[in-house]
Amino acid sequence: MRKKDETKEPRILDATAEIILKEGAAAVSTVKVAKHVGISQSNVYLYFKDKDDLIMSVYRRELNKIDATGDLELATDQSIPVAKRVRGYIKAVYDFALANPDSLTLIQQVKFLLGQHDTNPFEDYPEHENVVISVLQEAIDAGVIKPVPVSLLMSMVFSVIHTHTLNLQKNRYASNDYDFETFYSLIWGGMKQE
Amino acid sequence: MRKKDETKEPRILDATAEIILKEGAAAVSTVKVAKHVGISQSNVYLYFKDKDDLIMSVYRRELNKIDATGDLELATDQSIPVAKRVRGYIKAVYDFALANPDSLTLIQQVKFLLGQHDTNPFEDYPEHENVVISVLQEAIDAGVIKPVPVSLLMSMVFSVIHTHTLNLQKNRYASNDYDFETFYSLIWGGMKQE
DNA sequence: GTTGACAAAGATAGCTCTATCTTTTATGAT
DNA sequence: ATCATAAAAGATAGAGCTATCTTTGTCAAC
Repeated sequence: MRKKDETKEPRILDATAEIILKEGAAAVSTVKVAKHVGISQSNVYLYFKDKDDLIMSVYRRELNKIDATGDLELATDQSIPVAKRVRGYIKAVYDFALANPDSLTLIQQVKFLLGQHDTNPFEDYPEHENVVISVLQEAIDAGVIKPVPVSLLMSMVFSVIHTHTLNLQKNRYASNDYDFETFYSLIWGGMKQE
Repeated sequence: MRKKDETKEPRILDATAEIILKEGAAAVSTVKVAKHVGISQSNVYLYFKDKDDLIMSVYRRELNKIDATGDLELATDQSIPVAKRVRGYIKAVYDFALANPDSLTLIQQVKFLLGQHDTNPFEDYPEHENVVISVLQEAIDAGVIKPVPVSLLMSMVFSVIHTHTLNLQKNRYASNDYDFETFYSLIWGGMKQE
């Protein structure tokens, strides 16, 4: 009984992620991925059911990275004032984005490609999003932040921080030109209830 | 000498836009577009040089719609205080987005698809963006808004308003549940210098 | 070593697509 | 009515891709 190469699956995912970042999610093909890894094209199908599975696996891996950081945990601690927990959430996204500069881009790319499908495959992975949604909703109910749709708040956080990491990658400015407080005040200043 | 059908080019663009909205920009093909319009596939090439030209034309048409609204003009009026001009810019984006619910999605989709190309084709169409950038930069210089990268401010405006229009399309809430002041205070509260 | 089982490569059917070249059709001008 | 011209359709070459089926290779157990 022959064993599977344990390093191969992550290498396939790495190659796929690289193609997504360089050429966009639509440009992914099993041919390119295999060539990139140095294996046969059909070999990919031994590790992933089909192309969608491959791309969704890249997506899930990035989501798991977010969960694994665990910085979100203090956002759930009910003994902390809700405003501080919102700050904890924003800080967690910020830290994660800086530590994993490509993650948000990958997530966005895959969502963009597959989010148009008839059956949205993302409804199934809202675990950590639930935490975020409930904290923000709680803050709204407590009158701490403005009563606006939570989806709006989340996309604001996401876009500000993601744009910042993209700017860093493009060397539009140095990483120490702006710190967390800059972005936090930009986001919090908007959402906080006066 | 036979004349070209004047309605055909816009109909081709309409079909392309529809496909982008329904299936994503990556799903556009001349075959699908032609079938959608009810013409032969090769006929598309009489109106557009190649597929990229077709997709970029959809993009340019949406940009032109923005320019055509002209609401941005009051943002350039130097006699108005800069804070009011920033508000004018945000209002212009808001009004435009509500009047053209698909425009921002189309622009985003095309940017996402072609923005990964080696040669970025978007550098050539920054006309109205220049206006926006200079107003925001002016506001920063005047100490009216926080000294953060202008790209960050723009993506914040874009994402908040775009998310709102998407929420409306998905019927997540009614259009009169929130008004412009809601979103303006969300954005302005963040960027304004205390 | 032989063998069984499975990994990996190879090969291929069948599809979609782009862009061009060729043929047909429609229309404005004479 | 004829003709020139360009629009439109038709046909096709050539490429890339997916997913499956077949063959080969490799390793572990005995």
